[in-house]
Amino acid sequence: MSAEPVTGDPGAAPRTERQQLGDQSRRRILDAAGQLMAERGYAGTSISAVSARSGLPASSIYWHFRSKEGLLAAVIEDGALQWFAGLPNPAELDAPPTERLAQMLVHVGEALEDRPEFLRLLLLISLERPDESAASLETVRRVRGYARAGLRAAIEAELAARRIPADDATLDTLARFSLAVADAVFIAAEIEPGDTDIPALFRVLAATLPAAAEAATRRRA
Amino acid sequence: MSAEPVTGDPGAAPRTERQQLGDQSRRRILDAAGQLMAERGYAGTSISAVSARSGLPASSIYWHFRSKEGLLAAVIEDGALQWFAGLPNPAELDAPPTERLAQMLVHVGEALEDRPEFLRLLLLISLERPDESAASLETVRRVRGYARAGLRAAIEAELAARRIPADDATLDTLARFSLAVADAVFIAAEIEPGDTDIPALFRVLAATLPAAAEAATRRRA
DNA sequence: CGTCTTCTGGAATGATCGTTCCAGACACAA
DNA sequence: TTGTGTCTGGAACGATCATTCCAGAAGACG
Repeated sequence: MSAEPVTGDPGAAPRTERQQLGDQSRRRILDAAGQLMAERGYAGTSISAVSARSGLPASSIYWHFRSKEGLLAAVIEDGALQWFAGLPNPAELDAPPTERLAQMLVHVGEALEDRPEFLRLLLLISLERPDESAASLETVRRVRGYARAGLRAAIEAELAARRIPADDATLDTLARFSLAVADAVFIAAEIEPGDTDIPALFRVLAATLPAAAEAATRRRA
Repeated sequence: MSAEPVTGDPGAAPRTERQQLGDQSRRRILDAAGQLMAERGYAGTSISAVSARSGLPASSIYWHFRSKEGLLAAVIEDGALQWFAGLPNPAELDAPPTERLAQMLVHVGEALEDRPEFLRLLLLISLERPDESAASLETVRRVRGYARAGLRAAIEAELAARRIPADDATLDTLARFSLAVADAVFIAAEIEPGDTDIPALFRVLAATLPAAAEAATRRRA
């Protein structure tokens, strides 16, 4: 039986020289596909284009990934891993408590500027493939769930430091709002590059959240 | 010579019965193409799919529109026209000055819920087709320019009513921020429908802008 | 009536799509 | 050495792609 390398993770098995070469090919395919899909969407990216950019024949793509759909899932999974790995650990920030949120948002903004491909891919996939049964949408949701949880924790800490009370529902809404703003700022920058000041928009967000929390709490009372 | 109906506007010429039938076909094609492109993106929408949904043969599509690209441009143009026409005229709102902005945002939110197809198409096209020379991107920018101008006027009026000073640059940033939030809320609703409370997020935005304006002005001083 | 314009129907084009097949190249274990 | 699993190269498949062509239906106009 052949070795089904079509699975997502290479596992922890010892790798022969030949297999390591295959791993490199797999990576080149992932990178090429990630770039292309982020540029032109899923439907707009052909296997032959991935083949051309990666320098590997179509048969290699199909040996490493089950299908075009499987390739997409792997690209999303891999992209998320890399993107989050590039963010600094929020627990290690040495800023005073009332500035941690702002600092974290700055880091997110920088990541958006430095490595926009992944978020672009995520948004494109979310909008382009609303098939109920698409497994990739599930991956997208999971990735966004992580991001939302991180934002929520940062917001909670910030509000606590400022002695602003906030119940769970309010925190949830604020985290969703912040994630939405991150999407939005990114999109604005995509549509009108050079005309969009990403840090400025993130500063607006940071300046804004405490007041929003107070307003929400007041409304709830 | 044949009559080149491939142009966007039917003009003001008197229409014969045969021509009116053609106009109906044109509309059916535009509607079908708009739906499909909003669902699956430009690359994901085939002429044969448009033909199937509209009930007209491919040759009719090519008679009414120069090419697939031309069809896209017409769809965007037409969609923008319809979408803005569905919004109430801000000058006619009868709310007190300090609530006009909130009311306007509510209307925008409702429009997003009622007729999401157009914004979905706009975002999809913006992200999917980053070709420098794409004429459709120009249309997208123009449409967003209108929206931004409307938001800016509403924000300016709101701040004046609240006696919060704001210079041009601040107003511009706030308008961009608000437009971005509108995008974002829409996207969040697309990705996690039923899990996203659109009015709540728009209330956060409305509650947020005066504080943001004050913060921005303070920073600039 | 016949001619013109407008629009539709359907077949056809070559290109490209996703996917498969299979012969080999190459590193390992025996 | 002789397999055996791992991966690549390239040709090939039918399906579908955007687009074109042309015959003809049918109202308009004389």
